[in-house]
Amino acid sequence: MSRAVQHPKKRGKLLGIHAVAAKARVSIATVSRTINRVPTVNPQMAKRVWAAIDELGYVPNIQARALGSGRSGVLGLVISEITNPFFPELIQGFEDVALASGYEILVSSTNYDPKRMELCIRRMLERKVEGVAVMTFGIEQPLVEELAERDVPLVFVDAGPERPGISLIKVNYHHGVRQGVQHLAALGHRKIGFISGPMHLHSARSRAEAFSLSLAECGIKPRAKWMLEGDHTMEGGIRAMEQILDSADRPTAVMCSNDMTALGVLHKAYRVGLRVPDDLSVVGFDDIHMAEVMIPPLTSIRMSRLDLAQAAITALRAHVEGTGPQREYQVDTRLVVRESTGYPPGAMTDLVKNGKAEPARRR
Amino acid sequence: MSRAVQHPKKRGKLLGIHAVAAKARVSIATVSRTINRVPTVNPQMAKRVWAAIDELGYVPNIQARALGSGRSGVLGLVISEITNPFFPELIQGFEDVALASGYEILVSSTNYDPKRMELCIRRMLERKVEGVAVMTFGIEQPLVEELAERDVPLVFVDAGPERPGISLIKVNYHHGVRQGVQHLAALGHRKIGFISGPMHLHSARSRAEAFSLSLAECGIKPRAKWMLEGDHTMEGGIRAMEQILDSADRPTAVMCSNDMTALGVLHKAYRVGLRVPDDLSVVGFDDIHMAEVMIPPLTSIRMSRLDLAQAAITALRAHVEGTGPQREYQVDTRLVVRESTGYPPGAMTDLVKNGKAEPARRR
DNA sequence: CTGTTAGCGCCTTCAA
DNA sequence: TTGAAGGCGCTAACAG
Repeated sequence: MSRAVQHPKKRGKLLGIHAVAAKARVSIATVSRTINRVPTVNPQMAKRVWAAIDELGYVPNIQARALGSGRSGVLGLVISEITNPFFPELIQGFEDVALASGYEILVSSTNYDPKRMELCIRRMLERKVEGVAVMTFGIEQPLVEELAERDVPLVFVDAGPERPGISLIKVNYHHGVRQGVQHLAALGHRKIGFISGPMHLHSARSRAEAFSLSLAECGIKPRAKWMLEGDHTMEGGIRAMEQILDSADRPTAVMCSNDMTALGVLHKAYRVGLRVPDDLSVVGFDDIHMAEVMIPPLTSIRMSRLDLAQAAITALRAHVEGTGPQREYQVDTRLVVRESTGYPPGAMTDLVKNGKAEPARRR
Repeated sequence: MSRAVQHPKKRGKLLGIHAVAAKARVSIATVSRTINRVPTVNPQMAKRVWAAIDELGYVPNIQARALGSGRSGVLGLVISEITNPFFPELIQGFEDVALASGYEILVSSTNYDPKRMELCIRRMLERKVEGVAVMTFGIEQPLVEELAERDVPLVFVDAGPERPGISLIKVNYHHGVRQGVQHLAALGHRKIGFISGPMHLHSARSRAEAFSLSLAECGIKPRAKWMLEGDHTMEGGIRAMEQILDSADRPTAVMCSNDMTALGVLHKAYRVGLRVPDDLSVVGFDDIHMAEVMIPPLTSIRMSRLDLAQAAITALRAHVEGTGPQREYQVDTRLVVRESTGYPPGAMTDLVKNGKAEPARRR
């Protein structure tokens, strides 16, 4: 018996499934079935139901649905920083793919802050997400504990704990990075530096390792002093570039762990009057949309956001829907050559450089 | 009598408010009160409850809470395009302010696509948001109809329908734009162009009008041929710049309706060998974070994302919480001078400018 | 194939 | 101040 509890939001006519049922002269169960496209509903009734729905402008209450069904239909996406353009592009892809798979997404960023990370986790838990993609390029231990313990399927990039319910997206950094290094080597560069991401991130280390490996493949000896640690921000790129400028023996080309870092490098180079690519070649990583309009347009190693998103959601769905989840999924990278890379300085003239690697004369 | 309905997610021990209540030896009502910080709970019991909560790692189910209380605690944010860096910065601010006010946010982007817009609306409705901030800088009629009809408080930027429940954030474009124009005029520019946003957006028109007005204030006659229509994207900036380059009598300075447009202009200028600011001064709008590292660093008119977010949430809260909602809220803009603006060509020398673009290579 | 009904997990009134 | 109990809007057994 109703006690006429007046809920704050309830004003006048209440627009629930009951109203629809009444208008269509069917039971609420039939309305529910119609909405959820259960095939066994009489087309006649279905039509009446849809008509009623649309006359009343009925919109199902998703929270109630989630409660009743025990399924939220939401996939979480944890990123590190929304203001880094790479992530909005990722979000876009993730959302598109999720939508196409009938899921909604819940995005939360950690901002590299443990407190925010706590919040992220809590949100995912409170909203009962069915799985979460951790795209911070780190392992995020607390996240693993809290979520994995509760059997929330997880997918990480590059590396993650070996546990049931956890999948990995293995990015083939080596492919793109090798192309990049070979590209530089072919232009005549022998003195190539690398500005990494924060080395406590496994993914950042992977990129750095791919670089060292590629260098070795080209017969170039890596120099520790040219391996700088950045932090995947423009400011980090600027700082790293300052270090490069301070050293006596400078590299003729720099590869960066992401495009924001490259942007910082480009900026600093501009500041001190170094021309890119004439005085210094720069290679980015990610190939964000903006790389194309940087000055000069940035040669970058492309990691497809859509591929990442696709892999992540495929992995999550496999767990959620129980369709043969795999431990690993592959994503490739590839070089996109633009104009921030060119011959090393001196390659075009007879200028004798120092005793170090003599740039192969080309053209 | 339980019919032992086995929900898909329920595995073994179920972790609900009941478990906490049992462990703390109180009723679920007391647990609920404790969680919601109702002051009348016995501190003793409260302590027991909190202890139980954290021993069990209990996390309330937010959807159930929303259902029961009739309040979702969610504010919607509709943006046009997440890949435009302005918006992530806005989202950041919006989220911070919302969180501080005890709300969560639900972001959805229209991508300038009516279909996506439909989706946006539906999402907001399904999730029962308590208010939505429409930051697309457009009026978005369907949104108004669907949401306002259902008494969802709305806040628009610059302009919106006159209705109860709808507030406006009035951005004082004129202030910043005037500063920009005065700045250019002070440098000696008399031939100043403007690349607007899509003119069907009221906000874009407002900016263009602020420009024309400011020009007049400085005693400069506006020239229709230098008023180009862009679309707030880099590509649009590039296209507009192409038009400028094609014309015989070119402006010596260009003001843009947003920073992405300016980025396109910078890019195109670079492409054709035009030096900024030596050959052309460029002023942006928004002052996104990246403006600082553009090449050259972009002089821009700052519109604070935090101010916008603050105003939007203040407005929404006033409606939701019924604390004297106002029709309008103010946000100011101001010029930030960097290095993309300088004296017009010829100002420092007696050089006679030729008709074509003289690709004087920088440095 | 349709209707009835018992929850989903929480909030909140009401009585104690 | 606490506990008992009835919804919130929807889903999903179960019976018809």
